[in-house]
Order: sequence, then structure tokens, then C-alpha cells
Amino acid sequence: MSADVPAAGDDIGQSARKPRAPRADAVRNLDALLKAAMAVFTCSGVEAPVREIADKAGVGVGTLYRHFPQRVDLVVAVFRNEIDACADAAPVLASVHSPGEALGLWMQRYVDFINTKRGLAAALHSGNPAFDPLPAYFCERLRPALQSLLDAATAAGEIRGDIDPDDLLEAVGGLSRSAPNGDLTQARRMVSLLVDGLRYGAGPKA
Amino acid sequence: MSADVPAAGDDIGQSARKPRAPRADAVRNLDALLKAAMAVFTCSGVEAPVREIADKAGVGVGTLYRHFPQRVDLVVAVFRNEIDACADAAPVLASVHSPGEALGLWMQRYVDFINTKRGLAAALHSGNPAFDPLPAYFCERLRPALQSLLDAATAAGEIRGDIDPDDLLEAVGGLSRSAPNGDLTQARRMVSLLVDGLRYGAGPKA
DNA sequence: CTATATACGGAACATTGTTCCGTTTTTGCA
DNA sequence: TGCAAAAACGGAACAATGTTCCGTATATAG
Repeated sequence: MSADVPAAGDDIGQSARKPRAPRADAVRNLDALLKAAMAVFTCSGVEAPVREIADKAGVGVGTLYRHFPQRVDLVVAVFRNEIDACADAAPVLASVHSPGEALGLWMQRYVDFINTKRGLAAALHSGNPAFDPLPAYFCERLRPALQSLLDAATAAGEIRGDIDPDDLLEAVGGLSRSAPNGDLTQARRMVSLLVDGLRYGAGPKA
Repeated sequence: MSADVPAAGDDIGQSARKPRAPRADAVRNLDALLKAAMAVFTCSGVEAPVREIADKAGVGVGTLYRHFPQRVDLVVAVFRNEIDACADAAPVLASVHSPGEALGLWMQRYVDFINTKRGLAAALHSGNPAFDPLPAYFCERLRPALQSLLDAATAAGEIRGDIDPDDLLEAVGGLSRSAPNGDLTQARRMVSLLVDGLRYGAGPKA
């Protein structure tokens, strides 16, 4: 309790109470693990053995467990990562497309996301409390992303303004899950239809 | 291919090509295993180790695997067993209660069933194809059971006649799942309400 | 009562998740 | 640059499972 930090006020700069910066190899390996896990989960499902992931990342299992004390931690990290990627796609699309196009494109991106996560969704309902915060994070990130696209499209008069982002996310989720096998094309068509529907009755500031 | 059965036409009686009746101890153990598995699954969840079940049944794991070549086979067997029990309750209730009462009582019985199977339902969506036939069996057994109760109540003029049994099963499932923890009382009240709703507009042969 | 098919039991094996610790690498400092 | 300490690494070893195997025990037919 007394020999916590050598002296007061000798921060590295980023944040308080950090005696040292993270090591370079640790950062490298963490990244490799996340990439490998993403690939393996996509290919072999979330039930894939940890050793397979460690091998693919080129590290030992000890290293994997140093970064992710439990197997589920890795699953959660990957899922958060992909939620982030999907959410971050929104501003990028908005910057290079018209508001209406950006909305449509992002919705298709979201279809991909949902479809890839078929297996993960099952894991979520496995009763493991480690997964509990994920749905909240899902909403927290994706809702604002979609909201901003909706706002922009509404402001541009391209869609109606009474759309609830949660409704849309839910609806697309339902549509994508309906596609029985990996046949995304149907889901894509339905979502296209849905987006077209948003344009019905469009006008400046309903 | 040629030395399949000693002679032709020497059936035991039950079915063809059965050179012998099942042994008594095998029947006993099968029963004990099902009972033990039901208890253990209810108490410790469907993830419970097979050894625990074998111990509780008083048999070795070898015996367990003789009757259920895979772990999932045991889970499926237990589930089918409980579906049967729930379906079979319908005619029993119908024989000792008025049609309307029997319907209400059976619905409550169904709430119990759904609630007990909370963990099993999660297992169903685990992607294991061994579970695939279960939902079909679920409908195949429960729909006619409920249909017969509905028919009787309709014929007696106690409820309206335009009720789809699948809708009801689905609705009760949803209501029961809504109950967050093991608090059945809320689900029970909602289902009671639902059954009362069936009585609205009741009359002889809508 | 005996022979035989059948079933039993549990040790042994395979596949995981997880821990442990000796070794290696990076980093801060002189 | 060279060095010592801290941090991270690797993978063998452990634990908890599902599954297989086979010698032994038992029920049944005749």
C-alpha cells in the first residue's frame, strides 16, 4: 500500500499510475491473437479449441491466456471488435456517399455483420454471464451509428424522419436470421426493400 | 447378409426380426438412466457430466453409452420423454375436468414444462444437428394434445372456435420466457388472462 | 443346468480449458 | 553500449470432461 509508485508526478503521459508502457511484443501478439481468433471463429465456429487459435497466431497458449484469462474473454473481445468495425463503417460511408446511399450501404454492411455472427449469437444465449454486457455494447455502439445516418438522410430530405433506429436494427436482424442457410441474397433484397420503404413519404422536415 | 435370422417366421410377436426379447436388467437400467438424467438436468443443467448421471442411476458409464451412444442422445431422450408427459396430461385432465377447466389446467402444465426446459432450449440452438428433430416432435405431440382440448371446449360452447393451437403454444412460450428468473407466478397470471380471453365471445359453433 | 448372447463396469484414451514456471525478450538506465 | 529488472513468452503438465474398449457378470433359451 505504501510502495506503490516510486515517486509522485512521474507519469509517462498517457494516464496516471502507469509505471511503464506496454511492451511492443505484447501489443503485437495481442493483435495477432485477435486476428487469428476472428478468422478461426468465422471458419470453425466459436467452439474452436484455444490451441488452434494460439497456433494460428503463432504464439503459445500461455500467451493467449496472459491476454485473455478465460476463453470467453477472447470471444467477447472479438465480438466487440466486430461491433466496433461495423459502427465505425458508418462515418466512413457517410463521408464518401450521399446520405441516402450511405444509409443503404451501411444496412447491407449490417446484414453481413449479423450473418457472420450466427454462431456467436447462439453462444450469447448459453447462459454464461461473461456475455451479459455484450448486448448493451451492441446497442450502445450501433444505435448512434445508425442514428447519425438516419439524421443525415432526414436532413437531406431523402427519407422520412420518424424512424426509430432500434426498430430498424431489430427488423434487419429478424430478416437476416430468416435466411435459412448462408443465402444472404434474399436478406439483402428484403433489406433493400426496407430501405426503399424509408423513402416513402420523404420530405423536408416531416 | 445371409445368416441374418435363424429361420423365417419365428417372431416373438412384438415386431419382425427380433431374435430375442430385451433383457430385464437392460430395461431397468434404461429407466434408471432416464430418471437420473431428468433429475440431474433439472438440478445441474444439461451441461452436467455424464458420470454424474451414471452414478446417480447406479450404473457405469459403459452402460450409459450402451443405451445412449452419444451424450446428446440422452438429452434428446429426456426431452422427448417430457414432451410426451406433457402431451399425455391432456387426455387425463380432459377425463376428470370440464373442457374449459381442462384447457386452463393444461396451459398451466405447459407453463411448467416451458419453464423447466429453460436450459434445454438454449442447448437446442447450439447448432448440434442431433437436436434438429426435436422441434418437429414438439409440435407433433403438443399441437394435437392442445387441439383436442380446444375442440372439446369449443364444442361445449365454453370458448370461441377460431383459435390456432400453434399461436397459443407460441404465445405461452413467449410469456413464460419473459419471466426473468424462476418467478412463474407472473407467467401463470398472464396465461390465465390469455385463457380467459379465449372465453370472450364464446358461443355455440361460431 | 448349461451354453450363449447380452449387458455391465470402469479403467484407459482423447480432447479440451487452464495453470505453472523456467526461459526469453524488451525496456529503462548508467 | 552494456546491464539488470520487469514483463512477456512457450509449452509441458494438470484437470475435467466425452468416448471407447474389453474382461467379467448375468439373464435367458433350451
